[in-house]
Amino acid sequence: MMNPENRFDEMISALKERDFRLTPQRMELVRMIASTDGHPNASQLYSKIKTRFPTMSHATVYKTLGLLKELNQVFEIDLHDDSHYDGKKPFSHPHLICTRCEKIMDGDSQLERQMIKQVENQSGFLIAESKLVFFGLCPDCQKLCS
Amino acid sequence: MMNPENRFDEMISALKERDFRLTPQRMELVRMIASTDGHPNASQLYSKIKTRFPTMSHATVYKTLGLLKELNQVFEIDLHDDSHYDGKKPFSHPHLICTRCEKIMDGDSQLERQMIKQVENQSGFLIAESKLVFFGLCPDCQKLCS
DNA sequence: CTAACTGCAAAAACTTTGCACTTTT
DNA sequence: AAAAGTGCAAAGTTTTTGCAGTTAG
Repeated sequence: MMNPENRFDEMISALKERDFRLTPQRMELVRMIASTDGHPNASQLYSKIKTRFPTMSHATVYKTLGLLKELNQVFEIDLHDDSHYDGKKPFSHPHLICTRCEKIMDGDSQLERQMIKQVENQSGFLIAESKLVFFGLCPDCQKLCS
Repeated sequence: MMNPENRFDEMISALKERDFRLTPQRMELVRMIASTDGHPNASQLYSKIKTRFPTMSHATVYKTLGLLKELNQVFEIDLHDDSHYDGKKPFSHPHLICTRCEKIMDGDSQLERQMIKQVENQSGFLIAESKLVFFGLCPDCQKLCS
């Protein structure tokens, strides 16, 4: 796992490289998703940033997230009307969501690659993208429920 | 693969068994998803049924689909603001979506079971549900694009 | 200085809900 | 007859867009 500073620098570089401007709002959002261990959604990011930038708008959050996604610097976990974002591992990988404590965990991306290969072999499709989400009980919540 | 008549009967039985009423609207929707080979979404079902039942409403389509989902008679392919429904194989299985012709195909449910086992072993999660969607080019569209 | 960006408010798109009317059982 | 279901229209949610004002480079 890459540390927050490197991830931050990497994302900033990606923006610079394509001549996107480094506005304070963008940098703050980038800082946030580079340092958060969780998988925040747009409104969580909006609320957090708003304490420091009271004029921050939803529009800017969405536009910035869209931009970072296009630059492959963020991976979108597309949950029916509530997307969460992974800025630590900006490549496609499975996610596991605990239905009790709501925690979102990263799955193994190698497993995803294996699965894609098998799907391709079985179907003849040429897979370009995938969305793999598993719902269940995390180890902690299993103990509490047993 | 089960034939349409059996699937229809099965769904109707599931409704009867739980004392849900067999209204003409429900029966028509059930007939539709039992006989369609594709994976229609709510508005496609709505439009088709409306030709036969001019008063058919979105509300009834959504309520009926929700009901069938709860009875495990339909599997929802949850695509960001546009769910499609699989009434032929009402259990969890992967779906492959062609990004060129928009066709939705069924993946192998055994592969899904394998993947769930591996995810459980690696993570300690106890998986109850999963949503696996793959995007890419179907065999037909690959030929056209080569 | 100027092209790019922000942020407000309004629009969009899908889905849900309240409620009066209708229908199944 | 009573409980359940329908359907209209309004509301709800998340995300997008138009545009005037602002700012990074």
